[in-house]
Amino acid sequence: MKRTVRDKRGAGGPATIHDVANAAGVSIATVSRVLAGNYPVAEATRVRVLKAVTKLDYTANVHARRLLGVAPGPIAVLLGDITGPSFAALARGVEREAYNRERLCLIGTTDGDPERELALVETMRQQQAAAVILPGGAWDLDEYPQQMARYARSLRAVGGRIVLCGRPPLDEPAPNAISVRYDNEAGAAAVARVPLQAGHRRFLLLPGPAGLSTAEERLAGYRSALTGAEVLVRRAEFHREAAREAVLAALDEHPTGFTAVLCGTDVMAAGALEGLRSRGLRCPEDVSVTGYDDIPGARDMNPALTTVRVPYEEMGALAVTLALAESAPATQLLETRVVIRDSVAPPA
Amino acid sequence: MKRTVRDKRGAGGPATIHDVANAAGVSIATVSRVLAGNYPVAEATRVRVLKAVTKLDYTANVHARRLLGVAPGPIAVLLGDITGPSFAALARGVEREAYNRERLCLIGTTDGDPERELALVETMRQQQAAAVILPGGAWDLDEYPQQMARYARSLRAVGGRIVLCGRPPLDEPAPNAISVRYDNEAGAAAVARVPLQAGHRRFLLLPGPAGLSTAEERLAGYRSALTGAEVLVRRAEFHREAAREAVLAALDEHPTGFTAVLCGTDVMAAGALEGLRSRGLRCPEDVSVTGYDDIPGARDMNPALTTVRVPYEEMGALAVTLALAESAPATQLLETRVVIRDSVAPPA
DNA sequence: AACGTGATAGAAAAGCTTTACTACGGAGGG
DNA sequence: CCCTCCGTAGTAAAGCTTTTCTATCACGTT
Repeated sequence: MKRTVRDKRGAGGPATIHDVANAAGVSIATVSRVLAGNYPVAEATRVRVLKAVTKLDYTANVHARRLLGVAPGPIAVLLGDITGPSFAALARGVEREAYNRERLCLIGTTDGDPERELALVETMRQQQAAAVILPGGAWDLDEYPQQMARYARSLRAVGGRIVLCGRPPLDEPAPNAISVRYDNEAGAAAVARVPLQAGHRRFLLLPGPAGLSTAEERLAGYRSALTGAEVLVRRAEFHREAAREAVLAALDEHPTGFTAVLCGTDVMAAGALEGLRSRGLRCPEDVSVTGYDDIPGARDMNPALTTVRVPYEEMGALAVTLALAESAPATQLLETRVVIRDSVAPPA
Repeated sequence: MKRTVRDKRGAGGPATIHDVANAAGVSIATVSRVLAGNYPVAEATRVRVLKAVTKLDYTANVHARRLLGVAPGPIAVLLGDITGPSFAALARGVEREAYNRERLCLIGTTDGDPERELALVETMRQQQAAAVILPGGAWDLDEYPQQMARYARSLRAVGGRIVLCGRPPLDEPAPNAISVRYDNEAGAAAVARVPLQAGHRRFLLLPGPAGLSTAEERLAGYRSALTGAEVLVRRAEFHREAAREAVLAALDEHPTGFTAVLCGTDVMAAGALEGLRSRGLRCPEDVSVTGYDDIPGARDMNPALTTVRVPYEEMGALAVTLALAESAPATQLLETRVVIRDSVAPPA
């Protein structure tokens, strides 16, 4: 019987397989085999080992296993902001599916900063992530394809995949890049038709910041449904305050220019509603408002918001399913659905 | 010059330090030293190595480093539900601080299931997490201390700490357990005083489920402020629907029993508001309502909700700061603050 | 001229696990 | 009675990095 260097493990780290082997009076190979259960071991030996394992509270060191390529790689998700309800829903889908598949879930937030995103992708490669999931709109349409291709290449070396969620897919698809999207444009067109069919003809559009793919796609959807109608577009960040100020400014410049406001997100709609209210305009009697995303707070707004439901959680789950699948389709499109509440009514 | 087993790294994994050493014509020790910069290396050698590194896109394998104890352990946070706005805020604080300290952030969700929590703590120990952060109320006050002590012990072997966030601290503090809390009771008492001072005397309390520490503490706060007033307590889960039904039931049983509803969370308040509205009761004219947490949607509710602001994000950041500090105080208490909006008015 | 010294670089061990390979005793068959 | 094979268990290598220890060379010193 070989004795290991450290016979009595006192202050030092966790129990190792050596400690268990010593305690049970067997070799480390036998311990490993008992735990794996993939090799015949005499019953008496087995119980002895198992007893030592519980006594020492032993667990195999994941990093050693990972070094051998035995342990599975983690799933990483890079969010703009966990606090955003739609990001959170997506993260939940990712986490749930990762847990089901016994994968660890790594999380990082980029605050919309491309440099930070790059740094995080790099970190995830070091961790040998099996998948890196990138949700949210993409900026800077020029460099974007190269950047994503770079990400994919970087991950390919460690056997990982990159999943674009709600971002434009790569024109020239990398073998390990997957795109999961929802029909942003169709959803926008569908909500736009709600006030349109209620009789509105003059619209204020707050699609979100220029250059962000999500905002552009939603704007395109609004426009396609609203051909012929009078349309006023104002750019504003995806935030409550920005939307409020945009509505106020629009009201100042075109006091009678619109009877309906189509917002790029539900939080923008919240800001728009507040702006309207602060000018004494009631929704939906005076002005109708729609949002996008169907965040949990949408139905508690004043009035309950008519918006577009996006299957964020399903997207997250699907992202990891596809990333881990043997052969995955390079791209997948999910449906959106408009949900009618109380924020749209016929114009006065 | 020693040649490694794998001379041309084709399909196989990422570049190793051996590959770099080969490419630069030096030993692996030299490569390591160039990268670490903690040992003199001739300038010519240095640039040669660096060139090879960029050419091969090399990054040190984290798992090998972790095996040597060189790489720092990750920070883990175990949420009930990422989608909950307060959990999300806390997670954001954790992630931000972890990023600042160049730690990886692991995330897991328990869905309030103790078994799943146990499994996740175990997983995090395997990952040798430097800290495991447990936010949210604690169930089952009987077994709770032992369970937490077990968590702490389990983590101590790998040099990790456990941080209880908004949970009751351990009576007999483990050396590696930290508790970060906010003054739940004082906050509850403070909001309760708002309708009280407005003249209300008959209250409906919906503190949340029995046995959950958060709900119990809030209830205690409500009660302490409301001595002498008429108080009706109804238990309901921390959900919108449960709160709505509870309000409806209370209305049925005691039609004139209360003029103000004090809710355990803001989402419960949303449900309560809907219940009231569905019976034709206006808020705040007929019934006043308060919440707790000050989630982002609170101010967009109808009417904007008077509630208690809890510094969740700061709590998250503080949790990792303390967990990583050399010598941390075992417990820390944060302040809450009531935020007055439009959901409380004098009784009719 | 012999020797110490500083600068630089390589060899090797350690860290923990899995698994292919080797070894050994006993049972069964020729 | 000898050989073979099976059941069981140990040995050692591999996986990748960091760091200690050792080695070499060229100088400067006495």
